[in-house]
Amino acid sequence: MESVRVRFAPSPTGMFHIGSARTALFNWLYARHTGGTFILRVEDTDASRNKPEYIEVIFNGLRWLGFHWDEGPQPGGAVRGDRGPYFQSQRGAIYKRYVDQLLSEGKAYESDGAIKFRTPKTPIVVPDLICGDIQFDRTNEPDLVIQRKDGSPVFHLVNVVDDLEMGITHVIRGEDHLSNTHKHLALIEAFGAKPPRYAHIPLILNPNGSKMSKRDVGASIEDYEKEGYLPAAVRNYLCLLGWSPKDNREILPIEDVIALFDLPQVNRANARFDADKLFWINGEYFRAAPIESIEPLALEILRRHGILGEKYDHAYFRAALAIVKEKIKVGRELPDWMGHFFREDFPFDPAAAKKVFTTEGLTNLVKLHERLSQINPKDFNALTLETEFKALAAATGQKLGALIHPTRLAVSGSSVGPSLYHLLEVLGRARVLSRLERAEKEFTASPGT
RNA sequence: CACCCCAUGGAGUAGCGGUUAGCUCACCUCCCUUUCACGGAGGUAGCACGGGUUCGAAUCCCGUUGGGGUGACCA
Repeated sequence: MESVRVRFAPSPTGMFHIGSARTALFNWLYARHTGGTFILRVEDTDASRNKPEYIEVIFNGLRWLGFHWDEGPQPGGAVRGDRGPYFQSQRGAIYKRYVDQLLSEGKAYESDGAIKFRTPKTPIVVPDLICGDIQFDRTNEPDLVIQRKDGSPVFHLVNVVDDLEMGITHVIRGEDHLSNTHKHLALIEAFGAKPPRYAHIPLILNPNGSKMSKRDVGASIEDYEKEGYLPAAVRNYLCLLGWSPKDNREILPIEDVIALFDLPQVNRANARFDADKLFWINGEYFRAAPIESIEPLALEILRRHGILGEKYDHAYFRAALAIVKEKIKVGRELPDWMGHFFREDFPFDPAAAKKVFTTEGLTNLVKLHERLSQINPKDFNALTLETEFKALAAATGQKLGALIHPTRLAVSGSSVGPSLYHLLEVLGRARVLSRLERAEKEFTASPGT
């Protein structure tokens, strides 16, 4: 039994599209499921559109998503595998050999400086592992240009030649290639070679059903990294677009996907991109993630927003992140939720101030200030604080909320946030007292403004 | 225009001839609760349409409609 060899063959055009990522994912899953080889091949034949630095985008995207490739170019210029070169721009001699073969056998001819392949005009069946057997008529199929006037080979030719040369056993690609596959089969037959198996996966569409292009929101993988999504969450979401574990699970470890994944079970209908669901899945991963695993991501985002500099209180940052991460779903929410931890001049939410910094609210702040200042700094923890709050509420005959809401706003500027007692504990006695004082001063003169 | 693919609530899906059509997101209500989030209990909402086949169809066949793809000296 021959071992599976699959490839991901992107063009370096400047971004890593979510559809490409899903194609890469399914290839990678199939390779891992079968114990086969996952190959990266760079289709950079269109010199006008491809730039060398764009290759880094592909490397980074694959690396971020955790799709390690067994063969192909590596970052830094190294190469793995003995079927290279893996850049089509470096395989000109190989393509020429195949074109010459077709020419010498009369299966191709010159026309206006270009070289055209004589396509068969008889019906053909394209067998597909996902779509089934598909018939194509081909009666009016025009001959196919395989080499341009300038001597460069076109996609259909290089794609087929490389799959043959690299021993690809399964071509797993987007359904947009399904209608072109009969051309590939014709070329392979002309070369007298054995075709790989094909599996065309459904496309990812916009929420409105249109084709997802580069400019559409959510199309770029780099954006997810920037916005603080977790790669495992994005990967998990992508698995669910066109594939299902069939046991009602939504969140599942990639190992389970690898074990369950197979081509015949891939869906045939296009799927629409749903940012809400990705958001939810990310929240599941975010909350379950160990604090250390999201620290770098959080640090990067907070620094990008100018909230943290090179130097910062590591323990304080970590403690703050720990209570915040329970409440949010994606890294991009971090600046809003954590900004106040690192500056004393944070603004107060005006609407919330109007509502809770009333005369009564401010009076409570004063009482609280007095009470909390009695606590020994080393006892300033969530448990003690809860006791104090409850004691004051009981003593003044108020509901706990009457104390909690003004306090939260006073120490964080916001009406939403982590568990208040834990928030106060993380801030520490000194910060809490000074923040209470600041709110008292700023609002006592004109309550509720 | 031609050819190809597809069609379960708003979105992703389970279902593969007999189910009160299941699950997740989103939305709504309630509970929990210091806010938010989580968690819990409910709710709104679906087999595109029309013909067949069959005792019986979301499941099989045909047509229609709708959506997507391909038809490049782009990939």
